[in-house]
Amino acid sequence: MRADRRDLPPTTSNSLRLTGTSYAVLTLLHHLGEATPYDLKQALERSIANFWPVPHTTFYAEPERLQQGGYLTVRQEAGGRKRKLYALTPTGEAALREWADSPEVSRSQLRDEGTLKIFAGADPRVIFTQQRQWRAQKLIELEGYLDNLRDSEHAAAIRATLLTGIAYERALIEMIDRFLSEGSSFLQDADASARPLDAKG
Amino acid sequence: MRADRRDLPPTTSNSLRLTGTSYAVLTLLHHLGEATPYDLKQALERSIANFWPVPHTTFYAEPERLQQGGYLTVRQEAGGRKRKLYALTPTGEAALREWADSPEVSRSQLRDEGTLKIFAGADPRVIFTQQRQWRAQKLIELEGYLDNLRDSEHAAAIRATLLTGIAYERALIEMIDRFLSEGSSFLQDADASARPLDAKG
DNA sequence: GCTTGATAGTTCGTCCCGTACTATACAGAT
DNA sequence: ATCTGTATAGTACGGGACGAACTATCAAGC
Repeated sequence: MRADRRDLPPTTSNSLRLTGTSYAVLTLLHHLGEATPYDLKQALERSIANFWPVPHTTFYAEPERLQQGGYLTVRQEAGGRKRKLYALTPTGEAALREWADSPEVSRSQLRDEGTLKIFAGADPRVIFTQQRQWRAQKLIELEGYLDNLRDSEHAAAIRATLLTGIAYERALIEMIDRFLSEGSSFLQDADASARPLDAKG
Repeated sequence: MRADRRDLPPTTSNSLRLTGTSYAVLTLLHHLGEATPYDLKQALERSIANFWPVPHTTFYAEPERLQQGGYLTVRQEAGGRKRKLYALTPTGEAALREWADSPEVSRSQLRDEGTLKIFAGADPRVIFTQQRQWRAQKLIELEGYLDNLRDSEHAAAIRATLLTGIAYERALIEMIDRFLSEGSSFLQDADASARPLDAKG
């Protein structure tokens, strides 16, 4: 009989698991200095939300967790909304650096209800038309953030993130336009789309 | 004083919420007829996994839920692994059709730790190089599924899904290659990337 | 009949998300 | 001064989703 996980010693109190979302919070705090959950939410929307969506409620729960793990400090306003102001501790700073400096990343993943509907038999043109609109809209939004980006110590990283998002949206809009002009041949004839690209790496 | 949600009548017993993952399961069963959780997992990997990832454990839990809601039937093998075989009920079939036929879809969303690291200051070249490899690999995988796709009632939808995945990966590989050959100008100079595209719709 | 690797299924804890809700601030109307 | 609407800010909570770790079955080759 093999050892059961319940035979293992209990995990020590402050070893909480750091997820991608944890690092998103740590990075935002690194950029902003001391900040409230609401500040974090705002900053995320203007930078990494396109590649790492975080619902606003998480910005209230997650810093709490991180603070309990010793990665953040808190202090609370006396009056008014009694907002909580979080900031990185040296531990938090170190954890962030260690993660950011290691080259391993988990695989990119996509969640796209439109393609799920195509899989279920929906008309691809309807889905793609909708998506083109959203992507064009998002593209404008990201370009706006880029134009309003102010110089700071971290502007280069934010800029790189925004440029990546812009390139991503453009690439997909191009792809959609190609499909929409090809019409239904996309669906009927697999060989109609030439394959000049394929894998090099 | 406003009405509290606890004043509302309790939700009826079989109104369970159908999520995207629920519809993925329903669609797979529609394609496969009667199937085990393992069958579902396999079929997903060869079709929609690229746009709607589902961990294998979900294929054991989710059909159970759906069956309790009256969307599926179950029967269990007598001996051996006692596998459970699920199939759509008319209710399930109807729910699937209703969903697939309505044009509304939630927004596509991406979860990409690589870009999160770029946001945290990592070198984009390292990240993009890694991603190019994965995408090239995925492209080959998807092309393999397409080549081995057998004719069936539902082949057109599966084909459309695979072609969408292939076009998606190609578009992003092109984008990455463009970046990698441009070198660091991407990072230094926002105007270096011309903008012939932008929003039409 | 044993070993090995592929196939198949389960348990569990926690993360994470969305919905709905509450509360505060402030500007303009009355 | 108070009311009303809107933007800003924060909270509660239930349950879906996820992934690590594990167990079990089967088929093939020796």
